[in-house]
Amino acid sequence: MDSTWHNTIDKVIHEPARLSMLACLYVVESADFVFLQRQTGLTGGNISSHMSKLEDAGYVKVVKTFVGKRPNTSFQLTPKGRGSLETYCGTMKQVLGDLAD
Amino acid sequence: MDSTWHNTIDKVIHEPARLSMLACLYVVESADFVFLQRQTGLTGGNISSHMSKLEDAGYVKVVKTFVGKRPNTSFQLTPKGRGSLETYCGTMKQVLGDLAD
DNA sequence: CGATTCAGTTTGCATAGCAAAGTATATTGC
DNA sequence: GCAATATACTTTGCTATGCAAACTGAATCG
Repeated sequence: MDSTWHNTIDKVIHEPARLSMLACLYVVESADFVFLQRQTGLTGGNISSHMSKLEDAGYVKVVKTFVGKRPNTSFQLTPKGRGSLETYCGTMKQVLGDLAD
Repeated sequence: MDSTWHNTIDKVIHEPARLSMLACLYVVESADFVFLQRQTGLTGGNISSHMSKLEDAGYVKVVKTFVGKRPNTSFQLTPKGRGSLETYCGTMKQVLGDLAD
């Protein structure tokens, strides 16, 4: 493994709270605000601000609608987000693979 | 995998530059300042400040000596550091294991 | 000696994450 | 019908962080 791999890791993805949300989205394809909040145990504020970052990076698409009369925000991974997550994953697995559990 | 794993990850270790250095130390048992700098491609300033954190956390032991008339600083993982790194590793491998490469 | 190099450390700053407070609408209790 | 609570978020404020650049002190070179 290249010893300078650390320069290549994507900080947007590397943040645990975001990785947590991305891992959810990777599996379920679409999830809404409250679901993610319950699933990850993050506060609403954190979901909100982290999702803005993911949106700015082009990693998630945000869809705002109304369910009944209440607002509903749902998220899904973009192809770009999926690709970047897989790249990140590959790099980290290699790094960690060189170390025992 | 528990969906709130992100609360358990060790931020001291999670930082890529530090993980990079720790990965070196995990393998070689002892390395000096210049070796790590070359190996990781980090600047001297970064090695210095990151190592202070690792030292504060009790993860590395720092030994300052002189080689000839020049100062030489060498580092090695403490048992605590080794343990924490392994825990971190295990958690991350599980998280990443649930995602394809 | 004066300049440069080597081995680190310290400083300055821009960014980041997190909790708490705030906003806006909807619903419930009386 | 209206005050109080709840829901679904967003914004703010603060602290901490990583990084590059500047700095220190000693040693070697010309």
